[in-house]
Amino acid sequence: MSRFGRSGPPPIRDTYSLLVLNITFRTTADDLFPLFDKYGEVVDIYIPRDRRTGDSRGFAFVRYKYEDEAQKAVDRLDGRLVDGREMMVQFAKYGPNAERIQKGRIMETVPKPRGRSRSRSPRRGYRDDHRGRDSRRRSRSRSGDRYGRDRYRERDHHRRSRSRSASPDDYKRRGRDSPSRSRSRSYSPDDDRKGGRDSLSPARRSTSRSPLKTPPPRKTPPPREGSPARRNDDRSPVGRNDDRSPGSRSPST
DNA sequence: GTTGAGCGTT
Repeated sequence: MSRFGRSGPPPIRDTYSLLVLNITFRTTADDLFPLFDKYGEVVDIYIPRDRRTGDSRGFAFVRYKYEDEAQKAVDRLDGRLVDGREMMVQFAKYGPNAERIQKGRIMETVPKPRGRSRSRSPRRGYRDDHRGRDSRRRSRSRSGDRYGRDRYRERDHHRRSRSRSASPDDYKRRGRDSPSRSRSRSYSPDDDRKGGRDSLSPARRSTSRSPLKTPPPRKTPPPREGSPARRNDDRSPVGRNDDRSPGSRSPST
């Protein structure tokens, strides 16, 4: 998908994955390809995207054919201004070449770029020194993202629950997720809703929930009905007029 | 229309 004309990385024998960070959310593989291709042979470029929105996540993976080229690109493109933003280039942690990195072969080149790439922001170093890399998480700082993911899970959960009343698979899954939640919270609205509904009398809960769940969502009558009504109203005067018309009364009188 | 410090396949 993010490749530039190819489908899948099957032809890749041993490539070095570079992680490009700090790139704009609008940067595409095509934009990075010429930049990286200039310093070495780029085998493939992949930009993870959000599955919900489909937008770029702000980083990309560039696969080089040779390590020296990759290192050169890291040294050259790291801190390069792209689309008005400095992108950071570093070796990816995971990938087909991850094993080599663990061997310590590339290790010599890993810590190097870090020292010179501090030009972006001193806070990073401070934070990095304080918390370390363990603190980093996959979740983006994007506000609402966490909610979105949580909501997504809830949706899935509900979908399953609704789809199947009770399934061993569900129970198993729930049990696995349960510890995570139970530790965080003794009770969960989801469970309460599902369990409480069948267990305790719904009337009581319904009453307490009524005020909250009974907002005046009812809006004014639909315009469709208004249309005929208006016509009726319009016709009304005619009828009245007709009814009132002297001709009607005339015969009577 | 936004954000941010982040490691991956549609």
